[in-house]
Amino acid sequence: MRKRAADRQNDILSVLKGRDKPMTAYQILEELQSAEPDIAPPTVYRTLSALTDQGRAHRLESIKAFVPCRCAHAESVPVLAICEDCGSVEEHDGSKLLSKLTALTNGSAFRAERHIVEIHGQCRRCAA
Amino acid sequence: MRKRAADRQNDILSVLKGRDKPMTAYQILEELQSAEPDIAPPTVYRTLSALTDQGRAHRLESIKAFVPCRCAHAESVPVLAICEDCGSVEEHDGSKLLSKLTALTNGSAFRAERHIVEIHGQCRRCAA
DNA sequence: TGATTTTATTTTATAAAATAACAAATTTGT
DNA sequence: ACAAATTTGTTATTTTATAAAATAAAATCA
Repeated sequence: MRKRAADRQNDILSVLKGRDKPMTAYQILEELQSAEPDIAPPTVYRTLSALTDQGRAHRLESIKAFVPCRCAHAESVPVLAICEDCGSVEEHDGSKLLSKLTALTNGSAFRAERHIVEIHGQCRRCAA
Repeated sequence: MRKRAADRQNDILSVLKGRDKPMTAYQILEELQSAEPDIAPPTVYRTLSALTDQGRAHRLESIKAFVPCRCAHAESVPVLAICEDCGSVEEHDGSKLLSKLTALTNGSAFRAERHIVEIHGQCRRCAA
């Protein structure tokens, strides 16, 4: 039996939203497999690519994990703050960084297409 | 025969500096092995961790590769612009982003320790 | 100096993350 | 309905990274 891409995307987004911590691709896979045992890694990765392309999910490059987007999808620069103690992630809108980022690369005529901003540190709870 | 950590670090930094493109850990490994055939992955990863901790090299989280630091090591926010066409990387000093970054996380009292800023796009040559 | 402890490094093996390549099904346009 | 194009699923493999055990160097002290 096959599923349409859009349905898979919604499935995976629900899985992500069902947790307050980021999930790795394989954690998502495991959770999907409890309902559909023979889903394989490529399905998960393909679907996650679609979701991140759409801006409905973000990939945390520095920890190889995924979170659902909790801001406006159209936003240009997602800023993801990752707590190294408890693993929680906050999302902020980094639009205001854009002019300074552009200023940095303008000198070399670099044409920016996508900005990745991640912050490692401690959340309020863990810093206390 | 064993080598001291500091020597290894210098070796690997030379390897990195000998290329104008980022290298993966396994590319570095391969190059080291031509001189010392039985070096293994953990040696490379341990040494790279030390180098990145010291700020003498940077890890490009979004492409799982490494570059030597080409700016001042002490600088607080390295900004790495990665050309998706030719793979080259430019490094900029992102200190000027710091106040805006701090402003973003201040609201939630997040205590930032390390900032990761990567830009994907096209370098001048490839954009032309 | 030489025995002993500590620490760092290497080795072996394996785990985790990601993708290539192919097969099968579905959609789309005629 | 049929052929072409596209999407989805499957199998196998590659790439990236680390755990754990073994070994060697350095440090400590009699």
